[in-house]
Amino acid sequence: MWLDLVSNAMTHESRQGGFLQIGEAAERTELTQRTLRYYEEKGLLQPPTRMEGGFRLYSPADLERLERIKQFKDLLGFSLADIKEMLDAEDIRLQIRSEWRKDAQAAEKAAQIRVAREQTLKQLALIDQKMTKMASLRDHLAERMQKYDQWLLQWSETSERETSGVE
Amino acid sequence: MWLDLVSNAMTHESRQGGFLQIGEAAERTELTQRTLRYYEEKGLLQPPTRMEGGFRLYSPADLERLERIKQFKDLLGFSLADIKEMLDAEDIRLQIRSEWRKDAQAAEKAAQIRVAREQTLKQLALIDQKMTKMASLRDHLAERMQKYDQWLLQWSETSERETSGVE
DNA sequence: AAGACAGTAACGTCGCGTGATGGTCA
DNA sequence: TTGACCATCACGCGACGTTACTGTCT
Repeated sequence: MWLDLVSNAMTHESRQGGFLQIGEAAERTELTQRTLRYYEEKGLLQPPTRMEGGFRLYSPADLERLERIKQFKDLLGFSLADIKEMLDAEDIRLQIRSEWRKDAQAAEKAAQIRVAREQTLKQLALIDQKMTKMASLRDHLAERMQKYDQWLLQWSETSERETSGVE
Repeated sequence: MWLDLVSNAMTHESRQGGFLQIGEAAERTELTQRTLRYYEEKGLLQPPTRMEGGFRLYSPADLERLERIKQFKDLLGFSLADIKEMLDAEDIRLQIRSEWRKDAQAAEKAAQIRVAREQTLKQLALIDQKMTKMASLRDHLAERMQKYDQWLLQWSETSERETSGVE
């Protein structure tokens, strides 16, 4: 169903510098249109710009943000509320970069960076934790695979002896 | 019929043979009572035995099954429907082990083992896929950590020069 | 003008959480 | 009898899926 791969490498980007309507945006992010609207409704995405008729236009930045959301949700199983928190913290980071040196209160911003740093550290710890658990589950399954193979091998030997050449 | 198994003999039934009431079972599996009942309702667990009064009694095997369910759900984010499928396939495996050699149709069972083997292979592939994605996310975050540290380092240097000793 | 694509409700589903109300066990 | 524990409804919520109907774009 969704395996349908679009061979058209040069899909027409809705006119302006990489801005996409909701349909194409949904395809590229592998989310549904409903999901995009829902994320907007929940504040995970700031409302995208619109065409005169009301159609949403998603910027490349929006698409990147959606990819980040997907990663955190699918890989780590975070709730949308959690993700919103984290992204909001990141937005602060971007604000910092743009206003950097325009404002005298650099110290305050360094403090915010430390907050973001702490967030990232926690995320890293969480990932490492998950990865070790997954690795152990992997080992477990691999062991079972071996047993399957042993059983099948044994059976093929005995059945060969018993039926000796008969199919 | 089955109810009489544990009920009349002694006062500490829930300890006998490792059978637990829903409360203790929930604690040990770190799931809620609601969740246990829900899994039963959805067929992920065969209905546990009950005491005369209707209280559920969970066997050690039930607890193991619940642990497996948790792993697949939390680590891999499978839906309960997916997990049910997989566990049903595993049940076939256990049936095979118990009836092994009692039945003449060994060939049929070898075929079922191959099915189980295929399932396990798919699970392994899925895990590997997830783990590589998580690893790349990890790298991404680690890089960002470095940037944070660089910024903080730079800032501490400049602010030292500017404020030169003032606190 | 037509068909693809978009918009907004609004109800359905899944995986439970959270009472409400009442029976069971030590 | 008294709590602690359990049973069964039954409604609620988050994160969407799924119509249903209308408006917009090319």
